[in-house]
Formats: sequence, structure tokens, C-alpha cells
Amino acid sequence: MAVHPTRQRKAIHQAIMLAPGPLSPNDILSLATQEVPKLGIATVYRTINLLLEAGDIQAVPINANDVRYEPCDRGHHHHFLCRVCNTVYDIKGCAGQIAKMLPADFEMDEHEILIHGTCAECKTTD
Amino acid sequence: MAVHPTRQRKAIHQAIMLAPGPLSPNDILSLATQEVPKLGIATVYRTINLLLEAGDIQAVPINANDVRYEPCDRGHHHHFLCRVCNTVYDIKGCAGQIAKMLPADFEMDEHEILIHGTCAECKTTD
DNA sequence: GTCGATGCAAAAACTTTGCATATTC
DNA sequence: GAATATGCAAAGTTTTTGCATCGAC
Repeated sequence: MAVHPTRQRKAIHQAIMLAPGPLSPNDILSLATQEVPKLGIATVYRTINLLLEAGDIQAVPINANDVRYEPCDRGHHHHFLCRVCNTVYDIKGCAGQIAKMLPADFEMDEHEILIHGTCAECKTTD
Repeated sequence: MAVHPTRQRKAIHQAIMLAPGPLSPNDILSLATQEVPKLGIATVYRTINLLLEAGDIQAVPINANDVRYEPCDRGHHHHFLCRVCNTVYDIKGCAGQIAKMLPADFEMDEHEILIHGTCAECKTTD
């Protein structure tokens, strides 16, 4: 972690790093509060912004009013949003051929894929 | 347009339908205001929600605090966000093989691809 | 002891809602 | 004239900021 590590920041950083998929600011607050009970949401947002600037984490836009954050060091992967439990899972692998979709003279830096559906757990529980 | 068409709603609907790509609520207000000068942002949001419920338009999450809306009837396509001008373009075509990325027992309903990069216009203007 | 980080509360930004007026048929 | 839609302003949310206090070296 490039930013000066305090107790709060460590807890926030750790929550994001240990999560199986991207977390919302509130998810992060809930998790990090277990470690630092008096943690405030302002510190969560400030730390998110620091980690974004430092390039440690990135935003994953999921929906209107639903952004989640994940570490940048997980390698190339994509996301799956379960309609039922609203969890976002990381998905390994990648459909190739993305750059081929572009019109002439458009230059691709990166791409994100978000798959919507029902996760294994919710599929068996319904 | 399934919802009762008023002057305001027509202007909002038309702005979304005629746009080359998804628009933010503010984009929509700016465009529709040319037709209905006293249009308020509340009517824009109310109409967006009506059109969403009616299934005429859908949300396209682009970033933290950046959702845009587009017609549902444009067929399957994806999006390109230009880092420079911040415009979102529709991209025709689709990388196949998406469902193959899923873990066992995950069920896919749909998928979205967002490509980041530089559009043709911004590439030549820099 | 200095410097930066935190928590709280206030402010800003974005979205929704209430309500009196305006519009449409 | 009844019923619905609108604009404005107020209320909710979410995110950011100011500031006095706290904590780390």
C-alpha cells in the first residue's frame, strides 16, 4: 500500500484485498468497522480515493448508484452480477476479439465485461 | 412510447432516441430544453423512471456517479467511453464466447461490454 | 511537538417526493 | 371539469469538505 498506512487505512485496504469480488463503500465500512469500530464513512471515501489515485484499486460500475471497488492486481478478469443476491463475482478468462469490434481509428485501452445472471448458489436455492 | 406522451415527455424521449449513444440525465435535460425551455430536471428523472419501467430505455453504468440511458430497441451492441471527450459511443458487434467464461452452474441472462479508449476524433485532435 | 489522519458535522451533488398550479381531453 | 403532468422547492441519498481533535513518529 503506497499511501501512509494507518490502522484505518490498513483495515480498509485489507477488506478490499480479501474480498472475493468488488465491494461498495458501505460493504467496506461494514467490514473494516469490525477491525476499527469507530471508523467513519468519510475515512472510507477518503481512503478509496487515495487508493484509486495510487492505482491500488479501481472502480467497477455496476448499476445506477452502485459502484464497487476492487484491487488492481488481480489480473485480467471480468464480473458477474447475480440478480438474486446482488453479489458481484470475479470471473476469470476473457472473450477475445474485443478490439475487433471497434470502428476505424478508435483506440482501445481496456475493456470491462459485466455479466448479469443467477449465481450457482441462488440457482439451487430458488 | 407507452407512457402518456406530453410535450415534455416527447422531447425527453426524442432526445434519447436520436442520440448516437447513451445520455446522462443532464445531457437529456440540455437537449430537451431546446424543445421545452422551462423543462425541469425533476421531470427528466420522472420520465427516465417511467421509460425504464416501460422497458423503453435502459441504464448504462459508466463510472462512479455516471449513469447514462439509451433506448432498448437498438439491438445487441456495446459501448465505448472516450477518455478524452467522455462521450459514450455505441459499438456494433459482439465478442462471442461470453457464456464460456462462467463457472459451473452460473446462468447468464445478458452481458455488457464497456471499452475504454480514445475515439477517432480525439485521436486526431490531440 | 509537529505533521498528517480521523471523526464529526456541515456542505455539495444527485435523485426523489410533495404540493399547488397548469395542461390536456 | 376531472384527471394527470409539471415546476418548484423541500427532503433523501450519496459523496466530499472543513475543522478541531487525535495519534504517530
